[in-house]
Formats: sequence, C-alpha cells, structure tokens
Amino acid sequence: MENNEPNLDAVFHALADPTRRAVLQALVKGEATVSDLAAPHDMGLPAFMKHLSVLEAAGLVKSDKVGRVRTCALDPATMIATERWFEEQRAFWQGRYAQLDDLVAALQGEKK
Amino acid sequence: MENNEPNLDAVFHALADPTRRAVLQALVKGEATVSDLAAPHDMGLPAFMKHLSVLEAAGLVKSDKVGRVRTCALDPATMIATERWFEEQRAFWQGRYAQLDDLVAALQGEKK
DNA sequence: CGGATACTTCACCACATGGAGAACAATGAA
DNA sequence: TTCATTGTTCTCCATGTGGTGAAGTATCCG
Repeated sequence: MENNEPNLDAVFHALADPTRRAVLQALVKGEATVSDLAAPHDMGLPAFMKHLSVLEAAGLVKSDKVGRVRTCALDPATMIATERWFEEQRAFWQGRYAQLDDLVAALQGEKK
Repeated sequence: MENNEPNLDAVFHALADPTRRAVLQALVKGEATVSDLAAPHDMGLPAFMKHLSVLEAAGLVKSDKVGRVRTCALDPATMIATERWFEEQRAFWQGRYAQLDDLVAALQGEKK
C-alpha cells in the first residue's frame, strides 16, 4: 500500500463547497472534459479551474491533458480513505454514548 | 426522525481545520469547559471561541453555560449523518470502478 | 496560413477567515 | 466588598478564497 494518508485539511476544504461536490457527483457518471464539467455552473472558466485545482490538490480528482482537452476523472482512493476517518471517530464514540447505537440504527434504517 | 440533514458546507468547513478536529477528538473523552479545550492550543480565547462557534454552527458540538462556565459536548448525530454522505457516494462508485472493491478491501484490512 | 476551440495565466477586486489585543460582563471565593 | 476566574464582545489587521475580465497559449480544422 502506498502512503495514501489523505490531507484532511485539503480534502474537507475541497468538500466544503457545493460547486466542488457537484463536480464529484458529475464525475461519478464517468470522465468529462473541463468545459463539460463547467457548463452547468454559472461562473467563468478561470473561477471553475480554481475549483478543479482544489479538488486535484486534495487528491479527489485526477486529470490528464491530451491535445488541447483536459479530461478529468475521480480518484476514489482519497474519498475512501477519508471515510475511514469517520469510522475511526465513530469507533471512539461507540459504547461511550449510550443512545448512539439507536441513532446509528435509525439512520441506517432510513437509508434503505 | 427529525430533519437532521447536515449542512454539508458548514460541516466540512468545520472539519477542514486541525484545531477544530482536535477539539472533536478531545471531546470524545467527555465533556469539557472552554478553557480546558483551549489550553492545548496556542491562541487566545477570542480566536478559540470562533472555532467553537464554527463547530457549534455546524451542529457538531453543543454547549451549555451554567454559572460562568460553559461546558461543551459532542453532538454525534451530525457526524453520523455526514458519514452517510460518504456511503452514498461510494454506493454510486461501487461496480463502476472495477478496481474499487479491491481498494476498499485493502483499506479495510489495513484498518484492523 | 487563418481562425475557431479549449483551456491557462494574469491582474484585480470584494469579502470571509483566523488571528491579535483590549475592554467588558458575570460569577464565585475570601 | 474586593478580587480572581471565566467567558464574551469589540475593533483591528493580514491573509486566503472566490469571483471577474482580458489577454495569452496551444491545438485542431479547413
């Protein structure tokens, strides 16, 4: 395993913006070019490029430029690794907060 | 179930700071006063209060003041609800990224 | 070549954030 | 009452963030 420890500062900062979360969800459907990703968002390309840079710096997205087109794709490893942070936190809580098991169960049920 | 949908902007912004994550981890060990929480951090109380406010606005921490002492505690529901966002994202990826199952398995194994 | 396409960089601006210090409650103890 | 403790509020400042528009670069098309 490579050292895939996520930079939590960078990852959470990247996720703390609806535009950037929307980009991640758009990329779930497959790779996309910068212009395609930018189209739904009401801002200029320079501003959008900054969002992409934040995502890429956080390791959530990777991109490759061929010719004049940059194609972006998800880099799921960082997301998975970040999800583990939540699991670790929860491990500490569980058993300490009596009503937490019920709460988890309720949310899991709602999920179905 | 109450409407416990977390404000992802606020939650992720709150988590995108090492001081604030440290406060959450300190609170895992139990309730604590503002001064106790602030002690390990090299900054004045006013600055620290802002961090607490961010955590409380995000719904990650709740606090109660009795006398002149404010006691803070975790509010785990928001964390649990946010963890679900990751689960939802992963649900979309799974099956789409061929190598993802292996990746998840490797990380889960490392966790043990 | 000439022009359209797809970024990319640049200079700039408004506002939010994270910190400082000083002054101000409000409570508890002597 | 006097004083220390525990926040809290205030004003200020440096920096970061998210946006703009204009100009630049590199590629593809005809």
